[in-house]
Order: sequence, then C-alpha cells, then structure tokens
Amino acid sequence: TGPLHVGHTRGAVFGDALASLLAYAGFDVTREYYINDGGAQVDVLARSAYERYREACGHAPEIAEGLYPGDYLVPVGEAMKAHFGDTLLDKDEQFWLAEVREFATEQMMVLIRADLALLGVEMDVFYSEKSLYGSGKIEAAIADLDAKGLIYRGVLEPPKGKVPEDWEPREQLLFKSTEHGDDVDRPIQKSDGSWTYFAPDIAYHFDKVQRGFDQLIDVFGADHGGYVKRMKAAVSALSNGRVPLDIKLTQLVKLWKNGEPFKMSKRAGTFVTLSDVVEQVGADVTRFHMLTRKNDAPLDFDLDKVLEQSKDNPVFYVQYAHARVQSVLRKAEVAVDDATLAAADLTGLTHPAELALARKVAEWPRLVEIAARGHEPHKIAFYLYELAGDFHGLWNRGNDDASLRFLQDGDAATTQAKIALIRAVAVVISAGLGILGVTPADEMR
RNA sequence: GCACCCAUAGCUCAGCUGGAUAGAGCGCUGCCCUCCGAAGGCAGAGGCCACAAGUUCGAAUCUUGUUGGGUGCACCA
Repeated sequence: TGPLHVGHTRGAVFGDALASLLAYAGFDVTREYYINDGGAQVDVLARSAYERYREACGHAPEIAEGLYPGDYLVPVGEAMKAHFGDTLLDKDEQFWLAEVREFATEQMMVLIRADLALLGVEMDVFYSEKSLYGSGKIEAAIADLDAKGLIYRGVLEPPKGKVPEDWEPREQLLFKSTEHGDDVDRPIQKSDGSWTYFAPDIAYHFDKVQRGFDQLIDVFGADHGGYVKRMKAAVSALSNGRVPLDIKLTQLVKLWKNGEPFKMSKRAGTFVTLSDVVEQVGADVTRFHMLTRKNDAPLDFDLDKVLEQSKDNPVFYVQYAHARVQSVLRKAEVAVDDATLAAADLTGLTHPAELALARKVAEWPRLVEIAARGHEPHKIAFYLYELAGDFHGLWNRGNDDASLRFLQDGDAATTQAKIALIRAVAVVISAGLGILGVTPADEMR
C-alpha cells in the first residue's frame, strides 16, 4: 500500500543476502516477493488514492481517519486524473472502487519495484495474493487439508486473560493447526463465509510445495511473529512433512541522526522510506550495515555514523582491506597473474601473523557452510570484518619489521608468496561482499 | 493468562549447532608514521556469560524453573 520503508529495507536486504548465500553454497534458489494486494487494506488504498484524485481535480481532499495520508499518493491522484479524466468525480464508491483499486495497486508496485532496484535487489517471481482469489487455488488448498481431516466447522475459545470487549462465540471454518504444533486452531473463513487472510497464504504456500521446492524460507517483520506457528503447521500438513519451512523474523530498525533518535510517524505519513536512506548513504553501505546484526536482534542505523570512514565502520574497514591489496598488486614489479601465484612457494610464510591470516582465509569454506545451513548471512559480514582486521594487522607490522612487507625488493619468489596470501584475502573479501550484495572497492576515495 | 524472541566487558554486539586461558568495536591507559595509504596498528586494564537446578568426561551453547526486557495474541492484513 505504499513505498518500502526502512523496516522493509532490512527484510529485503536480509532475504537477498540469504538467497545469495544459499546460491553460493550450491543451492538452486528462487527469490519471490509476495504482493499483499488482497484484502481490505487495498480498499483503503483505493479510497485514499481517490481523495488524491479529487485533489488533482481541484477539490479539497477529505482524508478520513483510517485512510493513508502519505503524500506519495499525490502523484497517483494526478495519474488518475490523466487516466480517467473527471469521469470518476462525484460518483458513489461502487462505481469506481474496483477500477481505482487496480490502478492504485499497480502504481504502488511501480514504486516498490523502483525501490528494490535502488537497493540492487532482484526478484525471480512477484506473486500476487489477489491472483489467488477466484482461481480455485484457495479452494484446492483447503480441500487438500480437508481430505487430511484438518478442516472443521467450530467455535474458538475466547482468548485467555484479557478478553476483547466485543468478543462473542462465532462458528467458523477452522484449520486444525494444533495437530501440527500450533497453540490453537485457526480460522480460515470469517463468520460471513469470506476468506480470512490466512486462506490465501495457505494457498500460496501450497502452490510453492506443488512447484516442488525442497525447502521454503519466509522473511517476515518481527510484528508478524504470531503467524509463524500457523504457517509452519500449514506447510507441514500440505506437504505431509516433506518440505521444511523456516521463517526468519527481522527485528526493528531504529534510525538515528546526529546521535539522536530519528522519529517517524506513519500516522502523519512521514515515515523514512527505503529511497530516503539509499539516496543518503548508498546501497552498499545500507546493505552491509543491515547485515551487521543477527536478524532477530534490533538494529541501530545512524545515518551519519554509517558514512564515517573509520575502524568502527565495518563497511569502510572491509573495503579498505580490499583496496590495500589491490594497491599492492598495482605496485608489484613481479608477475602476479593467477597461474604464477598458484605456483608460488609458500614455505617462506612463517610469521605468526602471516599464518594467522592464512588460517583465517582457510576458514572461509566452512564458514559459508555454517552460515548457509543456519540461514544466517550476518556471519559473512562478521567474518569479513575479522578477516580485514587480521590483514590490517599484518600490514602494519610491516612498518616495524620490513621483512613482513608484501613487496620485497629484489626477491621475486618471496614477494610472490606474500602476494599469493593477500590475493587470497582479496578473493575471499570479494566473494563475501558479493554475497552481501556490496561492491568491493579497488581504491578508497 | 498464553506463545515467540532476547539477557555475554562501562556502552554496542560476536561467539563457527557441546570442546582448551570467553572475543571484537567504542570508551579508558601507554606506545608506533624518513618506510607498500597512520582513514591504520601494538600493548594494558575491564566479564560469577541474568539467577538456580539438571544432562554430560566437558555447558555462554542443550533441558527445566525463576527474574528482567521486547513482540504478538478471535471473524484485520
């Protein structure tokens, strides 16, 4: 219903990096974006857009309580005027709602695709929730569960503890998710017989199971933590336990500026968008920083600090290490092509700092395996930071001990051995940054 | 009331699915640029890994309980 904001950015970066990590580890990965274009929220979007349309036509917009006030809908209103002329003015909702809904959601997807492109995130599939309605897919998924004896009509117990004021017993169509690890059974139809949002979600996952995937990973915001069990229950039931579903929750991003919390108000429509952030600090910095915390830990993002060029800025620190290696390669006066380096005699590398660095580089394949298996791309970011630290340490020892410098005048064999080591560092940094979607730098500016 | 996540140095956080004296950055103390970029590096101080039991040859890591935070909890997505 709007442009992506910083919270979405974290989910996008996390999912993209995880997908790249799995691909790097040898998995065949499909990246999907599930478009929430069904349900009541899209009607709200349409009504909000209609007010902006009236505004574009010269009337004062009446943005009632509950509508989306954000001014990102202003251009949508203008586009509507260009498209519909004044044919929708002063008409009842029933005459325009469906058309405007269609128009506005399309416009929102244009925004969202542009935001993703700005971040460098590419999706293989955009899957529309709305497309499931009327296609028979929801009915088919529910029928599958029904055949397994997991669908029944019933009345749920009121929630324990604080009971909502307006609670009343209602008979609904329910999914017996408790048989697959959930705490209570979940409604898939409202009491009026229409689907709950859960029904298309089930159908979407059923579709993925039927497409033959071996494992599924969902990325949710932490505020959707309550849906984890029911979604897992659904996939477990739909796939007869064949397909594991891992759900990764990304915690909140706290924005800072000049050391002070940067307040956002969704009410007033003044939230900070993905494009705000990326335009200010760049995609590389945004992506790396979003991955310097575990996905389930809250993240501080300071719009000034992330641009600092110092050691407490991991993006810079890792880039700097890569740039230093490239600098040495440029200055080397001996052959440094891959074949020569591959054949270099490494027995001369005996200093503890050199061996420590070599050991760190050698950890890489195992680290990739661990990170991929745990679905934890942040481990790549932390590893790169440690690798860069070991490298910078060795570099600076060269200040005191000339024998540790990488370029040894008049000794091509030793120089090539040392360069083989640091070239390996650069290769790993480059691969690691590639997984995170960050461009390695050849020089610092 | 229930479910999920979290609790590690003064601060912000790692800790490789159970292995050796628990690590990093910031902050603090003291050092290192005639020398491939000091935008960096070296050294030091600083921890009862929330608490208590349990499993194990071995626990920050696994189990249970307690305390203290965060999030979510019928016919909204």
